[in-house]
Amino acid sequence: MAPIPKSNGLDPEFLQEVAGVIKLLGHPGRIRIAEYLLLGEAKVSDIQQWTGLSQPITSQHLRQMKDRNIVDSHREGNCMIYFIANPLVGKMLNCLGETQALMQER
Amino acid sequence: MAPIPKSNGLDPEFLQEVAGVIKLLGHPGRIRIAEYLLLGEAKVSDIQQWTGLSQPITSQHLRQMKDRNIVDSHREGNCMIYFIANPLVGKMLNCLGETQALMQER
DNA sequence: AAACTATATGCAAATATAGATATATAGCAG
DNA sequence: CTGCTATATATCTATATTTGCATATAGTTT
Repeated sequence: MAPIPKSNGLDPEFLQEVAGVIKLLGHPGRIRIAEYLLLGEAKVSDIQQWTGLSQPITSQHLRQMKDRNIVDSHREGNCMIYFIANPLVGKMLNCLGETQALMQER
Repeated sequence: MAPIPKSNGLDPEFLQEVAGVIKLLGHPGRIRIAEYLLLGEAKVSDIQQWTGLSQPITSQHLRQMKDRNIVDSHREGNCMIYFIANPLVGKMLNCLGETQALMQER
């Protein structure tokens, strides 16, 4: 194979940035959070309940995800509402769904 | 939002397994390796040359990716030939490509 | 302002990861 | 067998990440 193809090439900067997102997403707890939020925005306690994670850990994951612009949040009265803020996340999760279905076929 | 939707739910086992794959993929060097291998199988030295990584690091990444069944390899004379062994990888990279294009639009 | 609810933060311990360097192994050519 | 090329492994250091636990903060209700 030719040593230097460069087709379909991902831009190095983009690559670097996106690697961070993917890496963060590569965690069962955070995938579940993303999965849940893709159904619609939600407050922390609901996320926590659904994922089964402790409150501090849920909050920490959310913070990391917010730092990476994977999610964003706004306050609603007493509660913090989180929602998906990065289109890549939806695409990635779709891929997961497809792949899972594909593997269950056999 | 309802606390326990469970729709589109990823199976916990699958989730665990796939999280490992994604996490590994969340590294610029390894994304590049995957990107290259998706163009076709290649020997280590070509991968190394294309990614610009050192030989040992290339080899280490490949080993990790093989442990996760992301790639597989076979020997061809003196060389080890690596190739993508997990359909999820292609899907993921496609998502990346799409997302990149999407961001460049503006 | 006190009590309560929801969420965030700080810290410590255990574990994992990245990358560098040196060295080992496998197959091939002679 | 010897030397050569290609690849793999070992080891070490620095750094990151995960999680549990305790505690802090923001907003609400009384």
